[in-house]
Amino acid sequence: MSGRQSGGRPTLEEVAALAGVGRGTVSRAINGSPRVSRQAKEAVARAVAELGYVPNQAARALAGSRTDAVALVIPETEARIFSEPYFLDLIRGVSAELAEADKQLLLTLVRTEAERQRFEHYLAAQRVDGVLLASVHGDDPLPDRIARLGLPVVMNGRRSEAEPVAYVDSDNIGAGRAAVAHLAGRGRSRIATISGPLDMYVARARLGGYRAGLAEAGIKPDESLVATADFTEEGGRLAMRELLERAPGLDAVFAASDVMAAGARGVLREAGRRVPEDVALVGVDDSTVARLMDPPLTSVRQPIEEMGRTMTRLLLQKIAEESRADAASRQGEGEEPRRVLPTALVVRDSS
Amino acid sequence: MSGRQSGGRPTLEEVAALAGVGRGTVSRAINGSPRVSRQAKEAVARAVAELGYVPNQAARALAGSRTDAVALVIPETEARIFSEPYFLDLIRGVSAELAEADKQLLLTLVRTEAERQRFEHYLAAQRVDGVLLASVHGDDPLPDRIARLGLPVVMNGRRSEAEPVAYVDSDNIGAGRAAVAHLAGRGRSRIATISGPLDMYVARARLGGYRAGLAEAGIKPDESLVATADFTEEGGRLAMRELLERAPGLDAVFAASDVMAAGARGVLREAGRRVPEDVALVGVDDSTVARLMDPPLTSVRQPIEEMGRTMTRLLLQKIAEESRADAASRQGEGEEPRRVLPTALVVRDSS
DNA sequence: ACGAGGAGTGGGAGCGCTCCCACAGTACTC
DNA sequence: GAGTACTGTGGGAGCGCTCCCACTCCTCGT
Repeated sequence: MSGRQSGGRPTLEEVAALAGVGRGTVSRAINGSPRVSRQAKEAVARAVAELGYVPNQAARALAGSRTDAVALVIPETEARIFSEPYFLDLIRGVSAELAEADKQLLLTLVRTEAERQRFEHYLAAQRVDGVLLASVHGDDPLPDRIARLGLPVVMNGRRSEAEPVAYVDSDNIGAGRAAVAHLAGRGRSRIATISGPLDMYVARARLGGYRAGLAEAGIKPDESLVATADFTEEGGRLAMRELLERAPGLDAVFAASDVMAAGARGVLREAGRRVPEDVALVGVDDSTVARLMDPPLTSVRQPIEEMGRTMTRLLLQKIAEESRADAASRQGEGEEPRRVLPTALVVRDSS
Repeated sequence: MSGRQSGGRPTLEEVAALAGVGRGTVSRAINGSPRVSRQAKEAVARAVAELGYVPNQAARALAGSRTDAVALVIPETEARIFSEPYFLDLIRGVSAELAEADKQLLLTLVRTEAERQRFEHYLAAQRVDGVLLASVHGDDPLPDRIARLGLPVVMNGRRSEAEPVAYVDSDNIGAGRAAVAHLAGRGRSRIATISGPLDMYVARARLGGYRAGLAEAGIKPDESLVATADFTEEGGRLAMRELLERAPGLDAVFAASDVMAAGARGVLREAGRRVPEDVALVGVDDSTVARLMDPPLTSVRQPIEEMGRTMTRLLLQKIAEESRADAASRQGEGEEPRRVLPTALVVRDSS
């Protein structure tokens, strides 16, 4: 009953002893440093396998000051409003990319202001190497605050046209244009739109795309054909009623989300307008909802999972640069990366 | 330019110096130990505020061997199949409960066998204090393996009637019974069902509930009215076609998920059967899909978010017990907790 | 022949905490 | 008046890593 009782998990030290090398060598071998002889590497590998050694993450983080974890922040309010598959797809992309890089995902749903504060606190506790931010509102100060903390950040979507913080967005303007071009191509000329709340850039961009699309199709814009809602089904319903009242002659509707389109569809049915014969309908998101609607909804697809992947790739890149530059005082600081991914129209029976 | 340059974040030591007390006292004050005088507590609080001190998580984890983080594991394949809002709701519940306890959520989507292995690796790296497991299959060995690692586990759903590992499930048998009782109450007597894959307990339980419901309504069971699918829309479609062929006289269908119900609804329409006049339809999940279907789908609601909360509460409890017992060799080990939460029928126009 | 330089290595010195032991001070008891 | 029992407190000893310096061999060049 002597010596080191292997009560807990094995440590670096024990691996070193078994492999017959020093601690430093084991550390280097495990972290893939080139400064290790083949023999040493093999001896370490054997010892690791035999002991079932796994490096202790806390010790690593403490000594090396990197956590190999990344936070993804999702505002809870948004999570309810947005068509639900959105965030799952995003998470899927982020998770896939992180797994490849052998990093962990810390998911934070932020509900209240108090939780927001607490979240900033966590960041200060150095639990993560970087932050991904989903669906920020126009006036959200969080991105800047995190950046000021010295933590790399990448956002999904942007707060305005000229966003200073790194972001990955989908081509929302293109989405609006594509929808209108499609409707115009089907011979529609009284094309209405149900927009999202205008304090969100995504809503303004889609509306801008709608207007650009009209111009390109040579259709005179008419403000009575523009209604604003809040991305909810109920909002879509209200907006549709308003539109029917203001412009009963409309023959097409571009809704800035599938869920609002679903609301609108209900109102159209109640009003006795057939889809697509009387009114053509196009949404955005290409969600499950779109596929299951009757008739199935034509919708502009965003590459959500791909956005998740791209964000993550950018973030990991920033993290890597940061740790390299580090003492170099980060003079260059470089450009904040921006990516705008293309959208695609998925034509179904509603148009 | 002398003394300690406060280059990085402040440490415990600096707080102690400023407060004029020892390191131990600061640690005790911060962790809410009762063995601290009021004055000391206040001095520490002031110093913490002044310096903006936040404890370093890695150091804490290393010294105290607890991470204040919990992993939630979701098999990726399931995430695609299940009606999507399910996991978001679950995450929401887990996240809310963890936030209250000031713990972090590590989300892991497991795609491949390789990622599974890697995940077990992470567990061994002592990154989390416990594990939540979502939607386990009948023969999944993961729960037992984790338990054997000495980590507390709670599952969402169970693998069989007699599940040895702690779990939180919804009353799937009750769901089936309620659906059938409702349909029978509406005067239907040729009630069919579209079941999930029978290697999943949840599918067997709902099917069992269906049978129990028939018995209670005094309806003779008929195996030609039972079809098995895989929880997908396409599966629901195929199963519905099969049912119409085998039992053209059916007047109601209980689908074990909303998504399958949506598939079935399409087939019914193609076959010229009106819902609910000719065939009444009931699903399970009460998802967005159900609300948006035409007609809106009657569905059995599961308290998903509440399941997430309950799982988390149970897990945190286990973690607390574990750290308390610890040296006590955990002789009692106690009963593994189990919870079965009630479901509720939401009646809409499809029945 | 000898020194310069690189490859490979061992191990000390932390990283910032928690745990725990020792000890001072105060408040009792008999 | 000396013992006993607390409450508070300071600070040493780690936790298991990474970083880095110092050291030993080589292999070259001249």
